[in-house]
Amino acid sequence: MVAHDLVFHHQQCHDCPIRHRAVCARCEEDELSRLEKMKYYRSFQAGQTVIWSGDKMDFVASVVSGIATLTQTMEDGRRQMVGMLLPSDFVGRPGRTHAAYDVTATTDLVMCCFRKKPFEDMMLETPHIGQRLLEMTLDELDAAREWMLLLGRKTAREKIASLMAIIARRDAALRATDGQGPLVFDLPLTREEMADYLGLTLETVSRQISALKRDGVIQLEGKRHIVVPDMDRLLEEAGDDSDGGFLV
Amino acid sequence: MVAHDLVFHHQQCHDCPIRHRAVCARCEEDELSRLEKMKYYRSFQAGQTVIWSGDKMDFVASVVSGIATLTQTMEDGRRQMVGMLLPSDFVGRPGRTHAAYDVTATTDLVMCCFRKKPFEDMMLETPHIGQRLLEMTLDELDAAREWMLLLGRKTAREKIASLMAIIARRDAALRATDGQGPLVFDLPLTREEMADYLGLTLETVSRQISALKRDGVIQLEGKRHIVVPDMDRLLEEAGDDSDGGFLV
DNA sequence: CCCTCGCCTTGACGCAGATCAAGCTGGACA
DNA sequence: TGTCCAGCTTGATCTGCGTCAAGGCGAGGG
Repeated sequence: MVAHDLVFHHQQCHDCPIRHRAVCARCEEDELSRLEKMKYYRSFQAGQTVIWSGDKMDFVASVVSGIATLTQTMEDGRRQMVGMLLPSDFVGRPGRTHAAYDVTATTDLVMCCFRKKPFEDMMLETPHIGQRLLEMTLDELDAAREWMLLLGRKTAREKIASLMAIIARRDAALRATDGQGPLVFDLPLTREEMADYLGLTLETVSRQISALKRDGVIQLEGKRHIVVPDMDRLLEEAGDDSDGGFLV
Repeated sequence: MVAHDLVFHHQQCHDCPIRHRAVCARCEEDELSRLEKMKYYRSFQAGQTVIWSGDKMDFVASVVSGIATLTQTMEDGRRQMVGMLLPSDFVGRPGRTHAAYDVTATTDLVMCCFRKKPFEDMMLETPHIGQRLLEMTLDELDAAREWMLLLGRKTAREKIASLMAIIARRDAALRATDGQGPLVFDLPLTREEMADYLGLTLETVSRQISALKRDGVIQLEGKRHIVVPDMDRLLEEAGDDSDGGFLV
């Protein structure tokens, strides 16, 4: 909690792993060097809190590696995860001074932070940064709306299958796995975090994972390693359109 | 369904009721006259469908008056409303050719439509349109995330109270009601539409409205007209932070 | 004036998922 | 090598909301 979470990487933007997908995707060399001047890296260990809802936030950031989550908490402690940020995703809102959500590192995490004021100034002068951020925000809005359908209308079993499908898809996208063959991935979330994401209790998550395993929809090695022998079967269990037609 | 829903208003942008809050809020006179050339109005009656998910969509639009909703439907008919659009809200996504959601008029509705291609071209040349759209999209994302907490974690009673609070707040904002005194408004949604928004059944919606009425949290005149004698009490029932601290 | 039809309310009952409780498992550390 | 503990599984029971069913109410039309 009070550890030294500030680490300096002397990384250049032009060989950054998220260079072509983050908010800076369309920047030219000169713009990158301007960004270099306002940026700094921060690292977090799995479980650490990046920022609490309501805290002053004088930066915006891109996730470089690892996974961060956004959660909201009610006064009595009920929690709902409202976002899961993967490498290249953006954290923070230009024009806002305080964090709206708790941001937590669920795996070891590296973020590329930009001091807010210089970044906002640059956004005004460099329209394509705002354009890229608009694209990314629209994608997040679509994802949030897909999640609303899940939270409002899907059964516990469908919720778990949907989560597996989404993680499998994202994992495949990050690793540019070409396609067929059984999908294999590790769950980046604990059962409790999955419950917070899906609007369930951790007991129900555990039971439904066991049920999907029993029915052969997934295979489980240890508690985190998942094998999906048949992606279509999983999508069917998720209640999604089986044609796999995906926006974004 | 096959009615003449195309109506021509010969309205000038500069005396448009949503002029200062819509996507065109920051446009100068010359920019407005460019927009005039690519715009046309469409009117819909309550209950009419504006566009079906998956349909080709060659326009984007602002809601001028009335209320539109966005809904997603699963193959077996389960429905979840994922957005409620009030005057000045934006419909459609630059860069996307097909509608992602069913868009429906829940009240009589007037939309100001822009032909997509000219609008996209203008966005590239006029950064502040994209900037305004980014602000609006970030607001919608916040609203969607607040809704995720509601759908995932709130009880039926809290959901109803939250919906009442949101409609009351929006209604007050639209009419620039200054503040204190009992809030009065009409529900713009049927019980079934509320159920689709809240992830409930219409029977549960009806029962919880009756319960809130019985307990004096709201008063009900007819089936749609609501009086809120004590907004703090309502917010308490909604499970929100009672300090009313609101972002956006 | 009555009939109809969409919208809404209320009751009885059942079940999916929450809650409460007990124990398992595997990695970290002494 | 034992023990500790976070994370997980599984069982028993409870309950909030869904489902099924039967009317009520009020606006519009004949």
